[in-house]
Amino acid sequence: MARPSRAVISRAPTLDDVARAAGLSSMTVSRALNTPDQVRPETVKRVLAAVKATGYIPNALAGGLASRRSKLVAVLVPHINDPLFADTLQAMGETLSQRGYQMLLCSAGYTPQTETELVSTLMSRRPDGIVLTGIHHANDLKKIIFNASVPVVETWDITPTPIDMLVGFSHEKAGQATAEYLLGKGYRRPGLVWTTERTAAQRKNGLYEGLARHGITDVPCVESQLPARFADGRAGAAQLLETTESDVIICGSDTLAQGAISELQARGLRVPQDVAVMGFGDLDFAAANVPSITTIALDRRAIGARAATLLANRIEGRSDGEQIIDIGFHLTERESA
Amino acid sequence: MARPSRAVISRAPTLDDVARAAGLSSMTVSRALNTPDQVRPETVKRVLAAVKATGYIPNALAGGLASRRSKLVAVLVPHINDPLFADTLQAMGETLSQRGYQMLLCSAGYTPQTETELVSTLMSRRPDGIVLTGIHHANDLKKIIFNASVPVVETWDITPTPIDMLVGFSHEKAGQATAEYLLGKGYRRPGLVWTTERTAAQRKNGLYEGLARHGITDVPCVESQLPARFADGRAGAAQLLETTESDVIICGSDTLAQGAISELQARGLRVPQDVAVMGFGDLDFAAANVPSITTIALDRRAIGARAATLLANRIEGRSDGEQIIDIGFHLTERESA
DNA sequence: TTGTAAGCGTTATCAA
DNA sequence: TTGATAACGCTTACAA
Repeated sequence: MARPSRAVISRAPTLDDVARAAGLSSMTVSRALNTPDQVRPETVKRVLAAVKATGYIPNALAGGLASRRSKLVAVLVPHINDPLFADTLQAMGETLSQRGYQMLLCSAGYTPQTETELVSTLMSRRPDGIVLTGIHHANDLKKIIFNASVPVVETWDITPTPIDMLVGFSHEKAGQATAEYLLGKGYRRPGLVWTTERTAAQRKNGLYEGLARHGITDVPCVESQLPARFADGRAGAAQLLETTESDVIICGSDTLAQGAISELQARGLRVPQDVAVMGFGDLDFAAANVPSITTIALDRRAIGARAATLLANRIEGRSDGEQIIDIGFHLTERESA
Repeated sequence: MARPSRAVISRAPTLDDVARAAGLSSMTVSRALNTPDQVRPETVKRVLAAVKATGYIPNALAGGLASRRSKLVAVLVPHINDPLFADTLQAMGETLSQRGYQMLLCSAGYTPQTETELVSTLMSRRPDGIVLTGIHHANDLKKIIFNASVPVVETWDITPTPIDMLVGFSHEKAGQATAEYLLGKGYRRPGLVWTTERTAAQRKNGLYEGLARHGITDVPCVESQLPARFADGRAGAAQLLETTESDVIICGSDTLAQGAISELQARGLRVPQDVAVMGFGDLDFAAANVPSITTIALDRRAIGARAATLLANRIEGRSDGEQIIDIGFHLTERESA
């Protein structure tokens, strides 16, 4: 049964609807919207008016299918609610958005296993690029990415042999720098409150190496869950105090450090006079804490922004310059150690 | 010119490639992958083998275009790096992932203006659902959503007239509860360290109302930027102490409260004996802080999980039960006030 | 249970 | 500068 002629069209307006409204072909409308330079200014105006009149919103599914460019970037982080990654994500989202890309975000947990499954699912969206956290990935994952030949940026770590591009820094060097700084300050009995995460483990390696070089071994270490919380820092420090006589507590993150400081203060110990505390990450509270937290500062936003830029440039065919970016770190001396 | 038969196919394998490899039609392969119950078990096996052999990864762009279901949920939050939202996002991502949806995440800033633009862009992905933060949205935005007739969940606030579905709680009631609690505790000279965000403003309204009922007006308030940081809490408390004689500092978030407490302690003031401090959000450090922070506890993860469930159910046509969920809040008495 | 045909709403390509 | 036509890779609807 035919509908009455003034029937309301229930489906969303398409390019064809706009074309009809403007008295043009759909191809011209498409050009007016995507490459206005190739269309007469008057025509563009007509199209824009028709777009407004019809309430047209492009269908990126169809567009992506036809053009083989989805304008989508898949981002994998261990945890969205880990404050270390939060600023990176925020900056990445901003930069991607400016460049016309949207962010498909997944939390992958901290195991290569789940990461591979997720990437596989994400690939079905045909993203124009992928952002990975860390440099340790399952071989399956690399194979998938290689077969799809999609640009990748690995972040938050560094290696001379990334899958593709990279923005990060050396966790081992950060660990070593920490060891040297603290030894230079005269601390000799360090204790660790650490997390089980992979990059954290590398920092620990660097740290142990640096300490061992000065004959300090058998360093006690309390491990806590992820993401690291204030309470874990307190508990970790408490546990350390019960079993050892540390003169400095080195923490896997500023959050842990803040908790550790709190625990020490609660026990009437002065920081750093009685026990010093070292953090990692330079989170927003580190500078304002009492005492302020000596830590490894990172430009976390830069990781996100530069990763996004690297990806966007590559996608758009102008990948000039270095594809491995070491954003470095800066040991920031404050009051706590 | 015909290619040699053993030519390497450079493009990604399609359903047709799998079908050819399995000696079946592409439709049967599609069924074997999406609705295996409708296909003979043997056939499914053959398909799965062919999928593995070819390295096939479905094209969700094509699938979404044909089926009109994108399996995508667009999520808008003011800031990704605001710790209040982080747990909500994490839980939402987990639930969506379990239900087979992926999360398109955008930070919208805190203005309805940018939000509308973003939603417009996001709609081009034809998401199956949308998650919004807050209940105050531009009319344009509502129109876009209404025209597209896409399910929406508003979060982190409550109203009897949501656009569609809602998971949140009453900020005004939270403010009132805070006022009543503190008045009951005997505090009479409150000072505020607050943020400029919309829901925070509503809590302030509720708070002022509750205070006014007991004759307390002219409450001093220091406003700080978003997202609220520890340092802002310190600065806010400092400013308050200079100008007034508060017996309790009420903070717009636990982060601010933690900073405020730190500032008071740095000045040799005891919390709560000299000045009390009240927080909001029950962030992970609130219970472990010294002193522990009296705050408004929310099930932030529940907001994310329930919003995701609501959306998934609606999309899948089984939207039973309430569509407006008040997750409530709980004033948690601790040491700081 | 499996297959055929016709879209889904764009863009690439070539022609006018 | 504009238009016609054929993909893009999948699913819906219907047929066998």
